[in-house]
Amino acid sequence: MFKPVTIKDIAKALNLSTSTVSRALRGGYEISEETKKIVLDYAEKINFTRNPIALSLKERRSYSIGIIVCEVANVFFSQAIDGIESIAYNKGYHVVISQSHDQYEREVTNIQHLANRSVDGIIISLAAETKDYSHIEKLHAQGLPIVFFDRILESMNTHKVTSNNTQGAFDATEYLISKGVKKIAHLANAKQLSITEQRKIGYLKALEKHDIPFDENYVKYCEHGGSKKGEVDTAIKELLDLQVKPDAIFVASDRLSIGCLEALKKYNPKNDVLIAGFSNSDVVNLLKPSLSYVRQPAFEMGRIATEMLINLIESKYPVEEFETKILDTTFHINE
Amino acid sequence: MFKPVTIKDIAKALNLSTSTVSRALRGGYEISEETKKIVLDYAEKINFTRNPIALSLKERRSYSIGIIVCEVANVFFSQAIDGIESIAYNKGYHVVISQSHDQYEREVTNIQHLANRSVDGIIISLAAETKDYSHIEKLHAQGLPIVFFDRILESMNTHKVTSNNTQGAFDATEYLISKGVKKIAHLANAKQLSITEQRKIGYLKALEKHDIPFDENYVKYCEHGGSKKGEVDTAIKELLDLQVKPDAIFVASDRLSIGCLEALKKYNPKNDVLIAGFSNSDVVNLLKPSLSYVRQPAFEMGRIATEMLINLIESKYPVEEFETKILDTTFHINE
DNA sequence: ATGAAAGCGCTAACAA
DNA sequence: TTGTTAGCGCTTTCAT
Repeated sequence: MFKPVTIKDIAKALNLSTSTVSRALRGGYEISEETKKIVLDYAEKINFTRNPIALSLKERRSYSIGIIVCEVANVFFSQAIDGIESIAYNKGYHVVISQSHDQYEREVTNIQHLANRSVDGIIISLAAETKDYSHIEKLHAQGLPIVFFDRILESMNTHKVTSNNTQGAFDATEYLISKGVKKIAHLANAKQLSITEQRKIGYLKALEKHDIPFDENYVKYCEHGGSKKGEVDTAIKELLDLQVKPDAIFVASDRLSIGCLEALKKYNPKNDVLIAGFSNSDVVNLLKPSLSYVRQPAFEMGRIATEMLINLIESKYPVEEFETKILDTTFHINE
Repeated sequence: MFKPVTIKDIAKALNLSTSTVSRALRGGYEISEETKKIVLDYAEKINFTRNPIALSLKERRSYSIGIIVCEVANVFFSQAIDGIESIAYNKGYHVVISQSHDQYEREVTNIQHLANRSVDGIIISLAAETKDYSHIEKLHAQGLPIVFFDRILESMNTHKVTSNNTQGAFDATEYLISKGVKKIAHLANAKQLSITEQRKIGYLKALEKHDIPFDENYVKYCEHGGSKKGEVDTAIKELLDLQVKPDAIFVASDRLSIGCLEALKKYNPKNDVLIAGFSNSDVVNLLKPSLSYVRQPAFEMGRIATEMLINLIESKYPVEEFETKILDTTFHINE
């Protein structure tokens, strides 16, 4: 079986005590340069690495961070994960990814799983279904460092990273207006998500600025973030069946965009509905009903969230001051 | 700080020894139902969970498995990861994901990182750049369970999971032929990858079957799997600049497909080149230069690889018999 | 500068 | 049935 070398082996081979070996391997104080070199050379030679599990037990931390997103098969999140990894690995942390699939139950299970002393902190973007936050609040109260990104929990006092959802939504909606449409629907995510509210505000602001009356019937929420079969399909169908059919749709997320385009292809072959929405997809320029889009700096959001988290983890003193970083989105036109 | 309860705390509170508590918590033998109930109830009440790190140290395993893919921002891999997770979590394993970004260096670093006693086994799909396999062979020789999927290492004696790449490539190429084209180029992945060879065989078989002569100039390899800026772009440009321009392209991967379509949009506005290729994208039906595609059962591949790995990990005896599972692909037409 | 020994949380002989 | 103890690999006082 897989039986790695331990410092004990090194100690024996070199006729030293384990503590000497340990000291040589880590710090540098209280040890002669000479012995240190001998140990390091030998360790190098036999390709020794300290057992991180023993280290974790000793230091009471695992040098790993947990991340919870709805799914990795979503470009926004996989880009964010890239950003998270880029920092984490450099600072010696493992990244444990888990997916809520936008389900409350799985979010609870996963966060519990991660928290049981096996991660030093958590970066989370809430599941669409989550309405009760006690599972997170409890862990936070116990001192587990938590950073929110994207879908944040406003009420919790910790670091947060989002993009400027309101501005992004405003840009997209105003772009649609600039194309001459007036009946602009909004395909939104689950109602209770922070991003849903923020994006709706941007949408409303743009309507207001251009004196377009708001019609509540034009807003469709997807309580499962579009992850439930037929959810988006139904929403789009309902929009198209309205007495006064919308001539444009502002879509709140990547996932919803895909469902939206598919549904439109099916139910609106005339292709006379303009679309703009949030998307980080790399194929967005190749899509057929073309889609102008708001892009979030996902990689950067991941980076920042991770820096914040590692700061929390490594802070000697309890952190009292928290910040919320809001990064700019960019808008891209596809005619 | 985050200070969880230990069995010692429970023992003290209940006036028992730690071993009794331990026994109550885990198995069931050698302990009276009565005491057991007391302990379990109390543990339940204070929401106790065993420290997995201490457990790992003791049992010399971490109940986590490492997975190495080129990138998670790739639908094939994120679907495979979903499959991996679905099994792993059910069996009580954590999943640690790391990305090689198709770079040899990163593959070596990551696998080393994972192997240092912090994962019990590894599921890997090789990086496009990897030509030397000693980093993997060494760990395997030391007894670390390894399962390959997708981009496998033929020469290593262990479990492997792939899709039927040859058949998939054959289907795609034959489809193109059925559309009346004869000058079919092939945009391929890095030359040394198993999938590259297998897919090329399928491509050649289809050509042969229909008496179409093979022209080596029609095959372009992307040594970095398309992850290097401009790699695909250049390849497509070269194909289009050939004296006898191809009238169709069989593309070997999702990543390459995207680059291919983008390049074609740029260099071939006439849009007179037919495309078919491997893709697991969920938006493939919405792409503009339309793309008929071979789909791999990514989720299933992930599931199977994980089952194989966990079997290896949990096997009481050294496993000598290994199997290679080849799953069927499906072909989908987009006119 | 080095070694001996205790301890991180848990399990498993071995004793009682 | 329960308790005592040693030990997983490592770090860290405290002696020497």
